[in-house]
Amino acid sequence: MNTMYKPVSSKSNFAEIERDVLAVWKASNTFQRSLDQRRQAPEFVFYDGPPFATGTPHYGHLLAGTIKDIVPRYQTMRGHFVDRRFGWDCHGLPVEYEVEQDLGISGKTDIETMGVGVFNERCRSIVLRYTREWRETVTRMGRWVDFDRDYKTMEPTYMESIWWVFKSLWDKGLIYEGQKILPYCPRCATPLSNFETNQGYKDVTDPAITVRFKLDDEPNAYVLAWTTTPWTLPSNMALAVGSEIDYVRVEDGEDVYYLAEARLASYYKSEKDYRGLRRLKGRELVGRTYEPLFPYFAEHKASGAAFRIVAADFVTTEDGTGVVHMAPGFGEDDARVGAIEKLPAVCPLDAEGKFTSEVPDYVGRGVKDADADIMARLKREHKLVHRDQITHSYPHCWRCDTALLYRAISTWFVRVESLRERLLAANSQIRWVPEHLRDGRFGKWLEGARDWAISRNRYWGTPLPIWRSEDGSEVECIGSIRELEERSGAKVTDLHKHFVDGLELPSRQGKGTLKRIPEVLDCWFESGAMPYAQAHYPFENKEHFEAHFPADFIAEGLDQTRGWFYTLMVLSVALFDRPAFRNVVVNGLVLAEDGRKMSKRLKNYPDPAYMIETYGADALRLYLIYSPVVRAEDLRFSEEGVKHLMRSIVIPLWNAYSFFVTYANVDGWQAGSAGAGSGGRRSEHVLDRWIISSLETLLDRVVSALDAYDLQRAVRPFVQFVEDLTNWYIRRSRRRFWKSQDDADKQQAYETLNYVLLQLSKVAAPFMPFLSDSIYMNLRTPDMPESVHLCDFPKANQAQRDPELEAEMADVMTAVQLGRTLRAAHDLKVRQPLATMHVVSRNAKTRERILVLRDLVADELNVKAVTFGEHETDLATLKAKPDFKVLGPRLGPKVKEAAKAIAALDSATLERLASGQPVDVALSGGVTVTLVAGDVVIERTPLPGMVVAAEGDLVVALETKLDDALIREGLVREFVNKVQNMRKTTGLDVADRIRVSYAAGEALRAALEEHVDYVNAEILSLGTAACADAGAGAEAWDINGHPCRIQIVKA
RNA sequence: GGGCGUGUAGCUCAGCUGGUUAGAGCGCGUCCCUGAUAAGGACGAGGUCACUGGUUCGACUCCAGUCACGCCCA
Repeated sequence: MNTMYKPVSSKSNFAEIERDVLAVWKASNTFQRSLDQRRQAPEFVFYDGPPFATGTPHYGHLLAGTIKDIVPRYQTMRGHFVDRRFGWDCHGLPVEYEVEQDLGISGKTDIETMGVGVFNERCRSIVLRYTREWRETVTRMGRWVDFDRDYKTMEPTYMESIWWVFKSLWDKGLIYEGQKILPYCPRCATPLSNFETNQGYKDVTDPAITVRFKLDDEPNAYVLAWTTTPWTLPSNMALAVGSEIDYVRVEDGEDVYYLAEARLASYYKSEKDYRGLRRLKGRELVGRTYEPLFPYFAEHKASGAAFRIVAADFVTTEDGTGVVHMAPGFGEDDARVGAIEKLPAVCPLDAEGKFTSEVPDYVGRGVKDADADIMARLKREHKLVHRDQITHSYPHCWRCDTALLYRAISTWFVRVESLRERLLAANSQIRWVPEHLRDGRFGKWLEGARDWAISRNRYWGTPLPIWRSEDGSEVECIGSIRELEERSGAKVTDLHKHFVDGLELPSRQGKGTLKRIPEVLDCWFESGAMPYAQAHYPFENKEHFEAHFPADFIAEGLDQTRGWFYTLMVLSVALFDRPAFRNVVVNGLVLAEDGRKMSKRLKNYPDPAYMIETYGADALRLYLIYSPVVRAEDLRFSEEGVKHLMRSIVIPLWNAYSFFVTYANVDGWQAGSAGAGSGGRRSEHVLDRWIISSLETLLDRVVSALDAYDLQRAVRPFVQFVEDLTNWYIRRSRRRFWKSQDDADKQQAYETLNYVLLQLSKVAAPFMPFLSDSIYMNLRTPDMPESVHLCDFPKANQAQRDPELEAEMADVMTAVQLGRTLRAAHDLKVRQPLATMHVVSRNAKTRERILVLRDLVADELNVKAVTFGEHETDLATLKAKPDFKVLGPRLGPKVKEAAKAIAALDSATLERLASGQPVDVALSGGVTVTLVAGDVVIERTPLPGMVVAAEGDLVVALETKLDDALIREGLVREFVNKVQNMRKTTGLDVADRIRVSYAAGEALRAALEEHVDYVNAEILSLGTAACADAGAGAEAWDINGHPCRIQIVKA
């Protein structure tokens, strides 16, 4: 035997096989070659969303990585060039925070003291420290992505493109500076994005106080208002009421109070505690003025701009007094109503949340810190009427845990609101998977899109390229390094803050020099600019980019709806009025098995490395993909689930492959250079034609699912196919591989299985890149590509599809299953041959289908003959019910009555009906319905006392009477079975020849001697002889009640 | 509080444009098989399709509302 297949164990260690494949890929540079051979092909554009490499990858990354691998592999095999550059998100607060921790410093003052340059360089030095781990894990998962040509958001070319994006938006008038109420971390001295804010909600206890505002126009009369932020009271500018809300005026001793009627009971335990109750609507209070609580902003009192009652729609009576204290510098609702009412928006705080000199009594003190003194003072001045505490959910800085403030912040914005219509139009061109995201979550988000705050008062990020004069009247936006060099006269090598802040531009209007504003960009702006920045567009790659934008495909998690998906869209629409991607697969969250989030602290999930090394990356990939998580639903990750997947796909597939290799090596079978693997030679064998037809059907299904980006649906048909292949095709064909004659039938069996396995390895290649390649590399002939990943994706060969044959086989399987049921029910083991099986169906088509494969049925069920008949009433009674889909529309409300009448029809009538004669059924009211065969569904119930089973339109009966010949054959089969057991337990190879001696009684011996040739052939024996004593090594068996001692020896 | 999604057997999930006995796999029980063995087969138990109402001859499916969970937003 010359070139054999590399032997394959059915007990392989998959992780080890995968590592071997990985080594081959590395040595052969397979990824690069898969790209190179498509270099001239049409491009399929993929964008990789950049992860923050501040930690190591978790299952969410593995999942997204798998999706990002499957689609590009598939498209490559379909004949596209798919460039895949890995990206790293380098900037932003998480990095800064880590550096602060490392250096033991905290806050802006510390950073500026040590120097922004030192700080930023430190950030630069740590940001890529986990890239090695990432690369290892991503590679081990089988993802092919280019790490050598990766992009990093901190590279000068990347940052320069960001400047170009910014300047383009600037030139389009889409950038403006404004005030916005934003969550703000006083420690970090920066506003936070909404996504950041939501990461840090915690329950905290805050003061909840009620204060009284003295009305100007009524003696001793006060309006009561409630707040949980006493420190905002010095900035109070108005009180808000609901126009239609009912308020009351009550007398309490000398004083008069106004509050919402619905809140009265919260302030007065008993009606006796107040007098003179009078009701009024909120609108009646609007316009009245009051005395400020504090003396600080007296000018606004003088002008009449502030300190008055206004109407606002957000006022409720759920808590407080039904009157809202308004500080337009600190609350979003306050600011919105304040803008309408033209209230002054004072915000007497510095960058670190300390009072400025506008509030001289508390200047320099942190606001939370001042709460107590403010309350004490209000109490002293008899302005505090009630003091309480409230426990509520309040946002904290997700990094440093400081309670956030809401305050007006000078911020740079992108005018997203003006882009809304165009965003929606662009969105409608995108295929979202799952579909509902397009008009649902994402579409709704776009409809409500607000202007995007893009500036951060931080250090490690791309600086906003804005320079302006001291008086703010002259502003210039810079869009490239060259432009900056020309205007500043300096050589520019890096765009980070500590390089560009020192550069000054001469004024064009004679206003001295222009200096850069201090802010840096939100890092979401950077990742949203990725399509342009990774290509250093438009400074390089201009033509290529413009010909290949937008991306054909991206994939990220559901959490990116407001993140990357959104920022990509905003920028691409602003720049080019197009979406940035055409197809997007959105994955859901990977949760721990207990349904909670995966938590390192709780250790409620298995370590990814352990999973990969125990079950293999391919199994893990399939498990993740073949789940609802690829449709943006949650997945509860479970080790059991991965095992299950091993059992349903990986192991049976591997066993089929191992089976093939084992026997091909035994027979010295090799694929011929021509035809083999191409399916070119058409086998006559029905099983071969059937499995090949099934394979082509599988191809069709996988292609249609993958073309729709439906990964879960793409995996589903594999399960059925692998089941058919192992449990039917191979099991039914085993004999063809074993048999000793080397005839055409055996050749066809090998060729078919070889072809099926090769094709299957190609279809499976995108999903399970390791094992498929391991199979492929062993089976391929020298004229085929070296790796399965260098192959074309197989196209379904329609000529080899035979739907009729597939239907035939399905009927046969049903007949066999019925036969098995009967044997089990009557305690007739399959090794006992039976004389006859009767297959009865009035459906001629069904009969014909099974007739074609009668030998197969006979063999599978071990019966000597299969007969066919059409008179089902011999074996079963018939019952019918309406086919509601047919009769429902025709009969309408009468269908119920008809159902009863149809159920009452007897077997004879139904048989008449089924044979084509119409049957009349009388309903109430003299109505008669004429039924034809298609109007009803007939169900069969086996007649009692018979060995009969029925399913669908098929009835099967077995003759259970045994004659002597059958009994003798049964003995022989039983004997063979015992010897096979012995071969196996003795550890003989499948091809080893043996000699057998046995000691048995007369009946058994006669049977064996009658069938000795059959026996020898089955057990690969060179001689099977009876003897008086089978010897010391003999094993005792019970052969259907006949004692027997058997000894086998290797020949 | 708003938006989106999810809720089907003990578990993981299918269920097309509404058609009357709601499926699969795992798990469980009984039995069989043992050269596919980290298997395989037969049979069985297990479901008020989250709940309530509506539309319809007919609702897991369509509509309205409620509840629970998740994500996002406030």
